[in-house]
Amino acid sequence: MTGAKPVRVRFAPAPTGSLHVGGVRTALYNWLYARHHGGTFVLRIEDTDAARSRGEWIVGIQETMRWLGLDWDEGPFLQSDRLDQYAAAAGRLLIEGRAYECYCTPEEVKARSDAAMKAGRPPGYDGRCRDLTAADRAARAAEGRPRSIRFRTPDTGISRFDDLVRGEVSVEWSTVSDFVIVRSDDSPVFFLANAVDDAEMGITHIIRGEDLLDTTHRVLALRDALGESMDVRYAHLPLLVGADRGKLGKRHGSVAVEDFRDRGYLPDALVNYLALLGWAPADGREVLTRDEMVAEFDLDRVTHSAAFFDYKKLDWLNGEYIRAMPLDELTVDVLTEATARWGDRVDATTAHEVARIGQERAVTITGLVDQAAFLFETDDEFTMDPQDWDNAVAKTERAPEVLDAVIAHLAPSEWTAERTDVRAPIDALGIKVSKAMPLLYTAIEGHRAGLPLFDSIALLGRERSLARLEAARRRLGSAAEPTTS
RNA sequence: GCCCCCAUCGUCUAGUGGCCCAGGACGCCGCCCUUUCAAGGCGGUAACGGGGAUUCGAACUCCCCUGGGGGCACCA
Repeated sequence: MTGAKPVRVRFAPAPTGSLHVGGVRTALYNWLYARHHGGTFVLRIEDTDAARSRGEWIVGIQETMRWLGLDWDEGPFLQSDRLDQYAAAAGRLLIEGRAYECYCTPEEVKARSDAAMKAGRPPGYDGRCRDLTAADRAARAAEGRPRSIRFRTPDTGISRFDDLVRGEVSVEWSTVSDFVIVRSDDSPVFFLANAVDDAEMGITHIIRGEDLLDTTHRVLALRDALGESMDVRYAHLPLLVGADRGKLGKRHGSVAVEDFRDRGYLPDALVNYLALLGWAPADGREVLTRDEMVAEFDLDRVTHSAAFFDYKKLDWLNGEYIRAMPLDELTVDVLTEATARWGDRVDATTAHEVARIGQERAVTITGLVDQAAFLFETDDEFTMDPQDWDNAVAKTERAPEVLDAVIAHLAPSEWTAERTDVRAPIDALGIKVSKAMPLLYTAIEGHRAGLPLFDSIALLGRERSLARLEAARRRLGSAAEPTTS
């Protein structure tokens, strides 16, 4: 253990795309660890790959983290602002012989590596430029060959480190080939920048995905060669996997965090769910506030095996959070989402009513607003789900009579809240109310499952409700004609 | 192919030698409630990958196998 030394952790994403759930989970665990131990959470942007890094992503990553409430204490530090440091480090390694200039092109390296793999030998760089003389180097440079810098890994021995979640991890150096630390355009590679920054920024605990486990030996060796402090602990988190059990990433569908926001998930619910993917509090609770998570979180309870991202459970949790929301807060979310879709047709009073009657069974904000679409759509836009309608018609006995009775019930111009309760006229026909409901839900709201009917009729108003019921009645009239097939 | 990591219900997990013929949650199934239903209540289904070893005793320790995943870039 590192004793009483204050905890300093960092989240260090590459700005090559929007943050996806795996990255957020890593950020979250760092944040939880920092907050639990009263430490410092640093945000560092690893943008040394100029070709793939984009300024807009640097902004986007921060927006996403703010949306999730993952506040950082220092940064964002950009590695592109610190290039001279990496160059100086590489220079030192070169002078001390810990690194060397390599004149092989990436294509050549790959070809030889592939050949080695085919021949059953370990892949990787074959060390061709390891022992070039000054004359050799000058000759290659004169040929106009690109020059990169490679770190010379040990030929023998074993690299070990004690991972906070996995325990001792080791590898034989003979299986690790020399790797590039400076590209031929003089830009630093991940290993170098990472080693330099973690040491210089005084990071005490490096919490990241297991996909980086193998790189740890190289970064640590670099750090050691640089003469930096080796007082740092690593913790490798189990990966998040998609439906095919593969690492969650760009190829596994929509896992960008903005998509969750757009689909109506609450940041607190997403954070809560992500916290549970690879960790569980000792008492087994699953719905936890941030304070509770911070109080309970620690690395010794992080699990070891990859976790499958289960939308069903996220849905359940999101529903729990929606139900726990103050009505006014939910109203704001509904108003915002509905306004984005229907503009000024949406008023605060209606939004409030939608929130009130829909809160109990909502799964997502977007889903709730979807249910309220029938209120904001014009008569032209409104459509009934064809399948729901067909099913409802098929399952409702004497459907035309039911509609006629309900229409007659709602027809009187004196319009009270009680009148929207349409059970009496159906009951008067001797038909089971619950059996007739799907038909009415579909006629009024467009689909079978929706907001409570009576409140919906009241919100829609007498004229529009009657118009929809009459439209349904007309449709029934033609649908009732004998079919030829 | 080589290296590394992992292995409890469909899924997320609890479990650190006896309290486990394995507990919780989501899902699923059934019942109840009920103005449809995606809510709520009650109940149910369902797992320690296989084989050795250690031990009085193994889900928990060790070994082998099998399976899964990750890495093997002038990406991070």
